[in-house]
Amino acid sequence: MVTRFAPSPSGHLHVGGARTALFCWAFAKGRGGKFLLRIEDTDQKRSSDAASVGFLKDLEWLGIRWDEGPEYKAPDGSTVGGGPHGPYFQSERLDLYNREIERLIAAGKAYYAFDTAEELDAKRKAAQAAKQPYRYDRAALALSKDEVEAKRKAGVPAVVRCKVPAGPITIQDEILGTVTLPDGEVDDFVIRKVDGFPTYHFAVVVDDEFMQVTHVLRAQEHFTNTAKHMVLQDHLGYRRPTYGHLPIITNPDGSKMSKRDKDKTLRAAVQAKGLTAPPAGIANLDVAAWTKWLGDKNVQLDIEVANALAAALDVALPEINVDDFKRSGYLPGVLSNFLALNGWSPGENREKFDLAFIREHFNLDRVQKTPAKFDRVKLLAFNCDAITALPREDYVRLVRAHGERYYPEFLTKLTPDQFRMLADASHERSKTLDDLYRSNRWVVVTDEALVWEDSKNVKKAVVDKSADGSPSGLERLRAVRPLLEGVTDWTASSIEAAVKTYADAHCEGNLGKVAQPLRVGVTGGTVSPPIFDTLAILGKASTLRRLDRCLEHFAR
RNA sequence: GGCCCCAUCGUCUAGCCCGGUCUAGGACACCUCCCUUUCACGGAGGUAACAGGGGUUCGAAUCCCCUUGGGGUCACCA
Repeated sequence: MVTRFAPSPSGHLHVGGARTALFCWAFAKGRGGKFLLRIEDTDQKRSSDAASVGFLKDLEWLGIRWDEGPEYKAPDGSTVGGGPHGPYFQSERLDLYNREIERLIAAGKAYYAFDTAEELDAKRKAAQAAKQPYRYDRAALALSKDEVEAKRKAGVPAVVRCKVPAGPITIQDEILGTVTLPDGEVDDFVIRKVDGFPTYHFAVVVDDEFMQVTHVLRAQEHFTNTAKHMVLQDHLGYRRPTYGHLPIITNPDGSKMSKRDKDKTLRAAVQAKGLTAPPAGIANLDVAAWTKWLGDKNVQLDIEVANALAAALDVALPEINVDDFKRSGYLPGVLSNFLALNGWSPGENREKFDLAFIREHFNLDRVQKTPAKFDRVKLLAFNCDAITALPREDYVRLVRAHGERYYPEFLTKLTPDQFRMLADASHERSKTLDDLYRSNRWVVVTDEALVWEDSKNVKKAVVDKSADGSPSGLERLRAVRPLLEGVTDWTASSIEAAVKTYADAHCEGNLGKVAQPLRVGVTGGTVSPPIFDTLAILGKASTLRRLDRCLEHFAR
């Protein structure tokens, strides 16, 4: 048994693609088979060398390794891929495709067609205007053999089309069942483009044959393509793999999940802020690029540019690529778990499981036929559970690695001990590996640069007087400051003892009355780890300096 | 629009194939209360679905038909 995942290398690995890969992998590996990876780069416009490397990394990160396919050196030093049926890039297999295409032409099962793209476009539009379904009219078949020869000799650009026999086509699908497409639904489709590259349909069929693929699991959007592939298999004398078409994963609003969603979010943010020029300091985004992007919805920003712009606009981009989820601090095991749950379930109310479980239990019988809406909120809840359940040492290791990659400023600013305290204090309140860094900006801000939020909650904590006439937060701060200054052993417990003394004497033991003003005083906001941890991490000097600045700031 | 597929809480789903055990189960979200030095976590409750209409049957979420709704696809993209 051999399954394959065959993406086109247009950017990073999409979560939908990741789920397909996951299912293909699980299906084969759970049955002692092989999982093969192949890069479908037959579209010269869309492909780039760099793009394909991205998702090798993404797959590996998820824990999905391929038995055959492009070679990849994993971070652990091992090599993934290789194999006897390469090359695994379709652009390197042109000779094979051409050989097979010649066979078809010689057998009269495929033919040259000289229609130009413009001519076909016009016919398509005419058909649409007449409310008729468009089918290729086989104009090229009216040409005599000599005419074709002559045109070929003269170098007239030509495509090759597959001659589709009349009659209905019945598809056997392991998920959808047996489906019959009526006669005439499949027209003579192109199998080789003018640029000499095969189309997807042709390359897929040839490669699945030569790579000995036995089971094709792919997204449902490919379902009707199967008919074309079957025609080709019959023409070429190939065996037929077993097919299973997976339900699509969509956005919560039912729209297709697309890389363009990021651009959409960004355009909306630009509009909302009424920006007329690109924010300064974004590499590769000058006025020209900006104008072009804003003016044409089909133009997409590079990932790096998009991320930079999102940061400048202070908006969160929707995660759609595997790498986005990594960056947002999701655990790979959680992503694969959740992905599997979109379109499949093991039954018995079981919904938390690992990769090994998926490999063990995945089957086509329990695959859903309906599209699944991707619920990021539930994913977040799963990630929270997983992070909380992590042994402390594992969490610290992972959160540090995440920081080294995305928030180096934290690692430079904090001593190992301080970082450890911060991590300990953050573990149980983290839903992602990113949370520590996003919610503790006070750590990296200098004492002199700290600013206080202008919010209701901040005012309530430090400025407002309570109705019973008890002291304001600011007054309490002024009162505890000397006590803090007197703490010689600056640890969370010593600080707590000092503050508790004050609270017992002046707040009826209610620590909150003084904890919250302190929090605001040293972090600028109302949210932070437990206050004594916060102060301990910050250190005595910073704490006192920040309190002084706070007192001064709010005194006005 | 043609063709194809699908239809259980807001969402992911269990149950459907092999009708009764379903006053339809779980999870996320939501609401209420509790815990609490902030946030988050945690604890206890709660609201919430078989798209509609016809059949078949003693009996239908489960089988059949129609309607409605949703999705996919109709490229020299994959």
